[in-house]
Amino acid sequence: MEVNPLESTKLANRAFGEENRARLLADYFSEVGDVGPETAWMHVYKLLLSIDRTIGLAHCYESDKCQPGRPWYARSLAFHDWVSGALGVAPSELGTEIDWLFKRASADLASYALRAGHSEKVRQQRRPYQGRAFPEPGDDPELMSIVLDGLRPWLNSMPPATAQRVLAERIMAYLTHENKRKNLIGEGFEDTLAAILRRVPGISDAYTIHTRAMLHNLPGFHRGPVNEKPRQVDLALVRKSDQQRTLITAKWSVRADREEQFMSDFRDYARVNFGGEAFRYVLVTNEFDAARLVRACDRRAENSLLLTDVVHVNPNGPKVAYADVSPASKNKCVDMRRHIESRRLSSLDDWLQRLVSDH
DNA sequence: TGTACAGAGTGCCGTATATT
DNA sequence: AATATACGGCACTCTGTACA
Repeated sequence: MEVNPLESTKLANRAFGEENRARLLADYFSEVGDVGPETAWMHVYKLLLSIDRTIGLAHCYESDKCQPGRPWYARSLAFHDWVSGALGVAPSELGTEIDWLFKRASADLASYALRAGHSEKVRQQRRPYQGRAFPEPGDDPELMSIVLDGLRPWLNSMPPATAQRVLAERIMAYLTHENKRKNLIGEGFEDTLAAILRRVPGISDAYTIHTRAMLHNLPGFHRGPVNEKPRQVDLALVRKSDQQRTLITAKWSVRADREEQFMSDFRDYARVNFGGEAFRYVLVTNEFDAARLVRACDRRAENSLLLTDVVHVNPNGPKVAYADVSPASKNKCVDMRRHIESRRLSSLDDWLQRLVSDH
């Protein structure tokens, strides 16, 4: 396929886009090689787990509920402790081990922005005002006075204006980039799972792996009414031996207002499923809230369970978080434990192993 | 080339529920 | 009944993509 140079630079500018994510994941996994089912969760966390800056701990719940003194602070501490241990690093070093994908994409974004800031176009735009000491992009006197006033006793000279500008830009990038994380984690989670599925020995031999495939391009689904928008599936596996289909919805977290999607998506899928074969419908998630996990496990469509499998990146996380049970959440916690013991709520490890052995 | 749109996660914050 | 905790709706920020 021909790629014209203009087009390819444009694509390269989408730091969080599909192409760059794929490039970054290929880069990460080139050092890893094959992925054993039991290590899959570590790669998910190294790539995607992040530190909640407001508390300095691994992020496992909405930040307002994680503040010191609130119930999820204790759970965040417990999770942080467990996950550092499991990844073999000191709690103080966890931050450097995780969040790989975002750190890399974010660095790419910054360098694209830097390049754009020094482009010929920018020079042209500023040309009419040359020589009039117009503010440079990134100048932020208020921010700099906070920094410099705070450090005044230890400074023996004033940093030059360019150094101040660079510092201000870095601080602003640090603050604003955080908001972009969610844009990466959505499809990034799907891509990460797909990358792992492709590298677990036995799986790609036995299944065709589709990311964000159009539903009607998967075997056994037809296109649906013309006036209806064609449906996409986060992730799908088609077993080569008998064309058994597994539709996967990947959600890093599951908020209540998104839970409804499970049912509506399922109905949309079922409506265009032809032939007698049932498809499998699987949730893969990193949700930590026991109630949300239990609801996903128990949810029914007509007379049977809606989700064939509910898979958690590593259920030990929520288990550890809920180790000291506050009275208010005791029941939910018991239910969650029951689902984990019975494997209704299974680990990524278990699920991958079952895929290998079920081929 | 610019604009609208859909879709992601989740922060904010009022309300409901559970426990004492 | 009072208090602590959980739930849940809305809105926000930001992205990539489709379309005019």
